[in-house]
Amino acid sequence: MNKEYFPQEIEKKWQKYWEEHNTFHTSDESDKPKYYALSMFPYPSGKLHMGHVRNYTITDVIARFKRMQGFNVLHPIGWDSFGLPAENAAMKHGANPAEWTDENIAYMTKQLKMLGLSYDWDREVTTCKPEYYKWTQWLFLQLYKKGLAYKKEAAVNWCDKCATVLANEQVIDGKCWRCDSVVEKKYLSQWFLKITDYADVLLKDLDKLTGWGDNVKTMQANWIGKSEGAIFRFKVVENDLEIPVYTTRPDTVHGITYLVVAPEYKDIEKLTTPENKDAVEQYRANARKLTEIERLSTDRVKTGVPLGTHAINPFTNEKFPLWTADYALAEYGTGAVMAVPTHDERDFAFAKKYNLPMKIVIASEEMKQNIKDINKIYSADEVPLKEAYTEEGTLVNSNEFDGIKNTEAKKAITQYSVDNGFGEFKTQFRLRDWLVSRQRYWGAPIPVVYCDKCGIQPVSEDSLPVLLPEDVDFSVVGKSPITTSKTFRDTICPVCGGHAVRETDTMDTFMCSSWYYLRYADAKNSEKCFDKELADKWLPVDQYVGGIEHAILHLLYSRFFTHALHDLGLVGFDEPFKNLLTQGMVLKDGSKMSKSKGNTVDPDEIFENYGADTARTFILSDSPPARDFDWSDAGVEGCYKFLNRVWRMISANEDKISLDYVIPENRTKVNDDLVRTVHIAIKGITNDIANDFQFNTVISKYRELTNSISDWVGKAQWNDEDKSVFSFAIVSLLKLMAPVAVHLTEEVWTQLGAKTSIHDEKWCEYDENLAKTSSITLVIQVNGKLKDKIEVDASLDDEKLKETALSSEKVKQLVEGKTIVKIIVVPKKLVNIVIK
RNA sequence: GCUCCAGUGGCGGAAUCGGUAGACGCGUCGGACUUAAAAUCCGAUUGGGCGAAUAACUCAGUGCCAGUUCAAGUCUGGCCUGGAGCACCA
Repeated sequence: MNKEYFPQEIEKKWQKYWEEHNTFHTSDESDKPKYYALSMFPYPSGKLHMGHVRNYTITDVIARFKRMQGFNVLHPIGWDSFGLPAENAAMKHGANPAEWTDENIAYMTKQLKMLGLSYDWDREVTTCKPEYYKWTQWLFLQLYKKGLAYKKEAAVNWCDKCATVLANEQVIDGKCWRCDSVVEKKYLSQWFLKITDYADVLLKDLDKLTGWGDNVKTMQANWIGKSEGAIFRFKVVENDLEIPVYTTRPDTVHGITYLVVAPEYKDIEKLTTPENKDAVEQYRANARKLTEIERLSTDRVKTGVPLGTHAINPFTNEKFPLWTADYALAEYGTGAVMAVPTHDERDFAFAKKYNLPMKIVIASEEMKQNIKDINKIYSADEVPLKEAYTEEGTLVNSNEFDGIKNTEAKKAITQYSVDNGFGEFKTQFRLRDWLVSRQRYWGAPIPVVYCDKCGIQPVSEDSLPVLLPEDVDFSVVGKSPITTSKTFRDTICPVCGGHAVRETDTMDTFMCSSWYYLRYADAKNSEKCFDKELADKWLPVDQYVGGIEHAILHLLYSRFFTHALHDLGLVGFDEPFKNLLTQGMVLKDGSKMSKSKGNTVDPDEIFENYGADTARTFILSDSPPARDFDWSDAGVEGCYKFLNRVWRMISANEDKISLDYVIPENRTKVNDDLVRTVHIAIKGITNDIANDFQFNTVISKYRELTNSISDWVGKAQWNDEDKSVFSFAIVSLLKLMAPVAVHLTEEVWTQLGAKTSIHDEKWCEYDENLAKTSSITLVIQVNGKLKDKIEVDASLDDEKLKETALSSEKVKQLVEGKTIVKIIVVPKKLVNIVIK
């Protein structure tokens, strides 16, 4: 064995060996229980960054640990390779995005291998390859057949810079998730997936996901945004239209003094009188011009214009005016809001501004005493309220509902509307359907055609994939490059054989990533999307690891897909990810690593200077996986030193180690202590991994064990007993470190004479009786304060501990002249003497 | 405004059940080895008080204020600060 540790040499050697021997191939056939460990697959952006290193190291250590524990582990990798950066790079260089993508994949593959990750490369998937996107298209058709994919004209989010529409989930604070430019609203005919059909079950089943963090679950719950309320229909006075309104406050219905429809409301023109037409048109035009950010700003002054028409409140037969205002949103509820200014902050502000009347219908006891004319309809100037009253109270001014508590009135009033045929109970979700078409080239083409005669027709399944054309001009501006192809557009109708044109929009890349974890179960299947039996065998994913930034996007879409595929009979389970670990960000000097800030650390440099084992050890060492991780050069150095220490400790004593040692039953105290220390370490490390993968404490326990062994070496006589005990300690240390320092342990293991890989070894077992020290430090407290510590034999019973405590000189001094009220003994730990 | 998470030395962080607060590491300081440096090894390192002392003793201490308990970083209630998510959602 070499005296010094040369990671670069041994890492290359073993990477080559593992690859040649296909060491990490996963068989579908095995008697062992299955375990599916998965990292979120990367976008091939060019180079790995430290976030990748952290993500893949965590999952790799989990996979290796489970393998040693006797599981048949599936640990695959692939590429989320469709998307805009490739297309933008292609535009810049005039090349096809496929080339740029392939180059990046090749480079990043090399890097992943340098990190020593135990992937089964035979299952690699690449979403931009026809053999993959064929099945993305096929799945789209299955959803289409089920009525879950549909096309509609709608106001959609448009990013001008990316020249495409975006899903709601991709708009962050009114800006594009990718390029940060302000998103506009456009009216376009687009493809949607009906995720709203699954809103209820996606919310409800969050409860089943006990292996997910609350942060992600509440984020999803908020996004789905369930609320319970009622729909009331109001008859229009001037014509025979009806306006349905969704409200969560049916209890306030007697207080309506006006009604607002969104500027985009479908019947708005019919609701506008000729005299008001110009003003309304102008208001609508203005509203269209506003950006999402301006419009959604809560501090914006509310504006609106009257339509000139009126509606009737069926509860009171009162007539009230109709307005349009952009604080009503076309996409939520029915696009119309019943306004009760006294009990809603927004309505209050609006009514104040336009001097609309107000009527109090919910009152607290205090209000009832202090407001004399509570039944009056007030003008906005006179109303005896400084702000809307949104607390609980009892109903006033509400006919037969007067005196009922408002919380109870909600149900009673809605029931009344049901009985009289002008309302119903309604559950409303904030979640909108998922817009999946993109006006871009580098994505899976949506497999439908538009026939001159038959209209929208799905492409027949046996003609899939619809291949991306290659005769395209990437230099075009303002339209999708795909539309420049001379061969793509014109085709024949699968129904009538007549002329048809292809859909030129491609799918959102999130569709590709919504099912890739299923494809790994059967990655090479050219006949099917995946075999159901194999999918049911491997899925759900036992441990999914990835960034929190996908809390809603990818994780919600994937859950939707799995539920839909389950209903289609394609899989036998409905939730894809049993346990989810959302890893924190990798920071440098307290802020996120980014090229613009210039605080990035290049993984290649770390591999080169210290080796992958150091990188792996360090990225796990300083913070628990879920927390942010602050990169420090000194920390890397420290881990490198530690690995060197381990190496030297073994290489210097190589001749004393034998792989078939026998630990003697009767051993010296010093040797017994070392044996116990090893068992304690095994127990601690095994538990730390089981308990939310606390790798930071795992690494510190490696160090503690190494320190203990090193101290022991200083005292060793090197007789046969010493050699056995030392061998046991070193072999255990190597196995415990094998999932993390994958190359170093393998090298040392074979240098010590092993014929098989350490990664095929069984995980260390511990003996509960030995996983504790032979003596303990008895803590002695007086009135709960630490007063003394005495080293005692661990076998002493409570009575003996009490005696020992009372015999302490310090205790004797303190107790003198006082009464002992009681003595509490915590077995094998502590004695607390309470005195007065 | 609503929801979730977090707050412990100079720093990252540790502490199954409530039971020695600060494991392990980084940094710093001191020492050994060396002609010297690097590397390596050994020791110290929460703050205050009293000490010549790196001895002994003592007080305080896990964001703040209360509470429960023999005992609180840990449990309960109320705040404060930071981060994240949602938000004119009727």
